[in-house]
Amino acid sequence: MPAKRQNLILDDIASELGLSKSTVSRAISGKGRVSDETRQRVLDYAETHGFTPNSIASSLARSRTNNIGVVIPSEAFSNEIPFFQECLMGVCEAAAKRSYDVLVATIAEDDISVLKRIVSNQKVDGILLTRSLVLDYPADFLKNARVPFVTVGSSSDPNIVQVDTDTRTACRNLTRETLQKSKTRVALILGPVAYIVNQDRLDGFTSAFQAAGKPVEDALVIKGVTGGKAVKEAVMQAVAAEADCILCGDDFICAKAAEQLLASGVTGVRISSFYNSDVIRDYSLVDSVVNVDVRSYGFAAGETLIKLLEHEPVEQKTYVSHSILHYH
Amino acid sequence: MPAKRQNLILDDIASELGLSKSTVSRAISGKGRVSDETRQRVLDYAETHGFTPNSIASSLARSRTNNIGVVIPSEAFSNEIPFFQECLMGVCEAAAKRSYDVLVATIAEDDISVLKRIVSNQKVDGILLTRSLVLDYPADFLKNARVPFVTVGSSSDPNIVQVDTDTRTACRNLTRETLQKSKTRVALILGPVAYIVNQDRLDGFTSAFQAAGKPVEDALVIKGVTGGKAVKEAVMQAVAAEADCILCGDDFICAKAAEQLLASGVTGVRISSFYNSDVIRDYSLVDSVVNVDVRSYGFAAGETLIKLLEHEPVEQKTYVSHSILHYH
DNA sequence: GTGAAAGCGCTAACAG
DNA sequence: CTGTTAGCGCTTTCAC
Repeated sequence: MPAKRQNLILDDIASELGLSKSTVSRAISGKGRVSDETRQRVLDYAETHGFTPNSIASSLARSRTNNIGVVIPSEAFSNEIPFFQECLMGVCEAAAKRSYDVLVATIAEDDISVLKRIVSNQKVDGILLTRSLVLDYPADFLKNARVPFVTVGSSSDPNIVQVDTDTRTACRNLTRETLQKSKTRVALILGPVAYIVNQDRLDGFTSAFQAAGKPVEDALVIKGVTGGKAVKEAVMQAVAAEADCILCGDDFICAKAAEQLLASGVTGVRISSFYNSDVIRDYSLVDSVVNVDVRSYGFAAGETLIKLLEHEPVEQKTYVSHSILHYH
Repeated sequence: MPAKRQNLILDDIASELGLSKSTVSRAISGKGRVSDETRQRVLDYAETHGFTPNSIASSLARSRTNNIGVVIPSEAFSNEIPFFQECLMGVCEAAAKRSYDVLVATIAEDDISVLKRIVSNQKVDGILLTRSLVLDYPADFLKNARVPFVTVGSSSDPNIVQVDTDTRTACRNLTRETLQKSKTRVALILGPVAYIVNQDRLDGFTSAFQAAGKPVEDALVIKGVTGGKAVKEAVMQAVAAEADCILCGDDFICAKAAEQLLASGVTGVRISSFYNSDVIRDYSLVDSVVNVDVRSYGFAAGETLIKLLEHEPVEQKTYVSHSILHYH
């Protein structure tokens, strides 16, 4: 005996209950008016017989999938890995909460074919772009394809809905605390200011000095530093300028700076970092770091995207909270 | 002027080319007979006008989604994180290669509601279960729901299609190498033998001894060790039995063992581990570890699942390769 | 080799 | 409040 049809469908319930398909549909989806009694009958039947609507059919009829796509760089460097995974978990949490599912799309720097496929196949209602060094290419593509999307991290394009840490405030706070610890000569080593995030860091740094009524010394602010070698040179420059504390723009700079201080035998100089990560953890020279709960970061991003999809109001830019961790 | 319809559909092409919808469908899907000339005309038109078939509609008609689901524990301890992420990347790669997409389903130990939802909503054609401490619950559910699935890692159920490292061989090789390094008194510290993976480790260990013609000393094989405290006791027991080398069943045991040796000031005892991970990396006492390329592990699992879905023959158990890393 | 027609299972006007 | 009627866009018999 061939199994006829595994799953119950609306028609089955309808004929079983002497109703029309549409009434059953309304009762189950909760949209449209149905008498309380009828609704209850349908719900009871569905419950006891384990009916679940076929989401594919529903998708086709409504032109909505209830899926969101998360774009992740496929060659995430190993010390970036925790970020994307934690972020993804947060997104999943947000999605589950509103009955969405999460599709992952990995992209290589020069290959967004997977992203293109899920978009042109209409497998998702919207996309989450996780921080990537090359945000622009995918973002442009999505804008062009008119697919709703949200970025995790900042974008220079003010029209893009984005979720980010309040880098400026975080850096201001860490700088303020540092100044309060009676550090008199605080240096900053920063990556390229072409990146928005570095501009924000610099802003925060500067404004903390202003608030404290202290001048920023040019010799102590070293910008545009990229690569381990440059960091080490910057460290020696800061030391030469008699810094007693070095603030680092990110975790890489921080790790390299600590390495250099240890290697060169310089003492009396402490370090803090504007971005936390595992690469830092080992160094005894590090005082404080800006720390972000990446999981709730992802959660916020997921929530924002879903709101966008459901036409609920969203901020053009959502800030997620940070904390400052003190190691010593 | 309201945008009529964004995307081209089969009907558009059909009427444009003076064909029927079904012919166009056949030409594009490649299934069914179409004259070469017609096929080419259709393909050309589709190409130049950027037609992509609506996958939802196709899914509804074929009852296949071309999605696979990957189940990941939502509370993955931080040192497990790289595993799942790397594995997921591998799966994505395999999926992309065959035009599948990947849906992630996070589950908590006691809550598989997300998994249940994607299954009952028929959002995926099959499921990949990534190694988890509580594999049985989801696996039972999937068997019951008659959803095709593959596990990453071993299962005690021989009917389940699984992809795994060849633990036995790996451990045998590492043990053999260790014995060859003129270690005379090699100890083993192992977790609970209730886990298949630990049985395999023990097997590999034992068979290397047999091959070398050496007897295994009972005092040097410590099984059923769980928790940091037990590991440390086991280490002292091995030291008391005059071990000059300790093989550890997994990364946790390895890390704790190294800690204990350092703390207790014991010298002359080296360590190797049957499983590699980041938690180990720091210790100077560690000689060699079994290492698995987790990404290709995920790739193999993804490939196996897709083959299963496409009714291609698959091994009931696929082994992925390992290597042995020498730190010192 | 091609076309007509009947679905896949659900949703959404539109009547009543 | 409920039923009828068209679809959503693609696949797939079944004829011709």
